[in-house]
Amino acid sequence: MTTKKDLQTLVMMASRENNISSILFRNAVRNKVGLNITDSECLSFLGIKGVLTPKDISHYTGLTTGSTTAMLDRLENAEFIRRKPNPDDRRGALIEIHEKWVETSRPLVAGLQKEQAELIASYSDTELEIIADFLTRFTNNVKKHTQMIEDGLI
Amino acid sequence: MTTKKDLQTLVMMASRENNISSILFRNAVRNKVGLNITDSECLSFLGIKGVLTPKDISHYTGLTTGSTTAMLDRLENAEFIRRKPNPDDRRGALIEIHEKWVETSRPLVAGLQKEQAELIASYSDTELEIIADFLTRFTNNVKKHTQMIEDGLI
DNA sequence: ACTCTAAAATCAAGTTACTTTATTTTCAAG
DNA sequence: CTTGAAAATAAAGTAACTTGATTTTAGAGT
Repeated sequence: MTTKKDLQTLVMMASRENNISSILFRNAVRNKVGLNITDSECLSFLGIKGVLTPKDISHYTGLTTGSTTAMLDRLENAEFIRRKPNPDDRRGALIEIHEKWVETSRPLVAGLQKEQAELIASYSDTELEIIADFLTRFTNNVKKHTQMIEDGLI
Repeated sequence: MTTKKDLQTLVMMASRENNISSILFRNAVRNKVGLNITDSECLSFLGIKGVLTPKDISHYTGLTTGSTTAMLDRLENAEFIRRKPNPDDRRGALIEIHEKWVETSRPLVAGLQKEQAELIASYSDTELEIIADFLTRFTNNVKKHTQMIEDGLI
């Protein structure tokens, strides 16, 4: 009983440590490269979401549209992102990562990515299914509550 | 074969999504409460690490010591943190979360925390051990590479 | 005991980034 | 084909960050 409870606490704490560690890693990278925290977050979002509109980016980062424009100017100037015309809406733009950012960040992140891939490869299919299931459900809860806060339901 | 490969990719992507979702959740909370991004990060670090020195905080956030002092002034002024004398070093201080921040953030985070606890409770001991093991190893890799970057080894 | 170097935190001046408000262009509904 | 709203930008003012100097205390060497 106490064992099971401890195990549950362990997973909860491991999950929080995991999130914090990813932030600390990003901070280490950005300090090395000389990026501020929002610019770095923006590149992270683009890295996982792919192409985004400035509107999306201002939503994700919590910046105003004015700040987002200024940030995209900085990142475009550094050749870390690229503005493309949005074929579906001529008012807007589409933002994508520039190859130069991939090249700049690669030496700092490639080693970790390789080790994480090896770690994952060391688990059986059954285990991976459990892990993927857990992460997905956990993330879905987070997304749901994020939406609730944004909608003013909390 | 392709199945196993897909499963590995799925776990890698689920893990990244998990990290991003936690950032988006924090952004939603901080926008609701009116905190800027660094102040919010600082409170997150304090929440998981417990008591920290300003030196620790400037290291974790990547801020200079001057900015850290200003940030702690803001947070102390808002009664979200408390400065305590450091018994081991009279030059320094110890920073801890003020109860007011707990009260302020509780309504926004309590529901999610409850659901995550329920999610975790729905797994068997065997499954939880696999999940905890994975998260711990994954996090340790991240920590290791963070250290390597900070030490200039990358 | 007594220097002396260095570390922790703070402060002040200058720089960078963010918000607010207004403007331009385009979309989409009537 | 007008009209109200949305996407992005721009400019002015505010807030946050960096740099460099200062204060206080630790810890090492004499």
